[in-house]
Amino acid sequence: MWDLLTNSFAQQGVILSPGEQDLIQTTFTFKKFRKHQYILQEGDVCRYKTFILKGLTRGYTVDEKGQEHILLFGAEGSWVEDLHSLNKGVPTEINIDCLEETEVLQVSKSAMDMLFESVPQLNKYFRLLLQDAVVSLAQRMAYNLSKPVAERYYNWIDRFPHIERRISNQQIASYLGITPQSLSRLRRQTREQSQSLNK
Amino acid sequence: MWDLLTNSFAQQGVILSPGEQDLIQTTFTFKKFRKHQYILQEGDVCRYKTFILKGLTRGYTVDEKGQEHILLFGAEGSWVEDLHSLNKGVPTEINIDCLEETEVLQVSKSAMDMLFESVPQLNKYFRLLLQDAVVSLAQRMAYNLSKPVAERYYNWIDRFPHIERRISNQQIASYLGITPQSLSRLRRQTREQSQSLNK
DNA sequence: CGAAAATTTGACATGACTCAACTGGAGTGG
DNA sequence: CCACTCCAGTTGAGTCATGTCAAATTTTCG
Repeated sequence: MWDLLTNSFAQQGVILSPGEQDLIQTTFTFKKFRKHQYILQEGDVCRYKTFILKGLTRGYTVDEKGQEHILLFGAEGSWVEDLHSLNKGVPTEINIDCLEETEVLQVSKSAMDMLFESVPQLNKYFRLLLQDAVVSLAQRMAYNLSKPVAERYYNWIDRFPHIERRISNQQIASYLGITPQSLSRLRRQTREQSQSLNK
Repeated sequence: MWDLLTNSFAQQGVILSPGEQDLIQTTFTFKKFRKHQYILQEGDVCRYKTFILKGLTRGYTVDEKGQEHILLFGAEGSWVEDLHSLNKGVPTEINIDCLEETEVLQVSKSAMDMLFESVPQLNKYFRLLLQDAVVSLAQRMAYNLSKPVAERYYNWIDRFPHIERRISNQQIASYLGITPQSLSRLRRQTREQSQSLNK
């Protein structure tokens, strides 16, 4: 149960002593969420950092027309939360819910702050994780600004082949910022092109 | 000259000892860039973290049609670099240049790594800074996905009124992901609306 | 099996882009 | 001091990609 978290630390070059690991394991709490269950709902204050052990989540906003816009997916080994709401204690504007049955570990902000005091190495761990997050977000932003939709789609598939099959096309369309209809047409076009090549 | 940096540390709750401050001040190097001068150019490897003391920079990509797409502006008190290129040592795909005469402090990656060892508090400082960066990027992403262009524009002006006047409209258009023509028409519409209200 | 959801397809509307021309101000040099 | 150039900004006309609305089809799952 703790392997995934320990691995995540190790991947960032952070190795903790048995005592530190114990402390962390007594601080985090395990929780299960059902498919479609909210982990965080618009209007609530985000209280926990959440580490995903198993399952799949999506973070999204809903615009005034009722359209959903997916900000990110979270699979095994990801942290999900609304940092702004968590840090400032203000109501969140996003929703996070589960696309699959999902198992997580959670820590409250105050418990996390204490952990940062007792296990200073965690600062390095999250600094490096956040660097990765910034790199991903910047890359996605660059793509959204400069690349045609088709390229964004196929690039995304290339980068996340393991979760592509677990996510419906309308979810992917929402992530890309287009309608499901447009995505469908886009896929048909590439289908037709590859067929004409095979003739 | 060091006040701005010291303040930035303090804003994140990081207070350094005189010895640590000395170490930092001997590690960073001061540099001036002219207007239009590159700080980082596509194809080069990003070697430095750069802290802006004075001036204004833009980070952008150029697509295959030669169009520029601005990823972020950097004003006084900002850090600019391509984290991906810096960390992995790979050639960057972005350009960073100066919209004004700009003065900066720079540290190489290796020097920075040593600083992280000697001044562990810097982990906390950059962790918190990166959190802010993630929050901003996520907010911008959410807006780009879900809000009409006009709202993105006026929201941006509200958030950065101090730098809006220093940036030409075509730069702003590039940041918003639209053409200068579209921005011009958008501005005219709101002008006309406010005029009809004043009648 | 049958209901609900997802995907696809078609017809049409529309917002943004492209290309081109025009305006007006800043800076330069005769 | 004026003519000239350069560049940002604006405006217009036509095009095109994507969205909207509606319906048909396929898939999923209780």
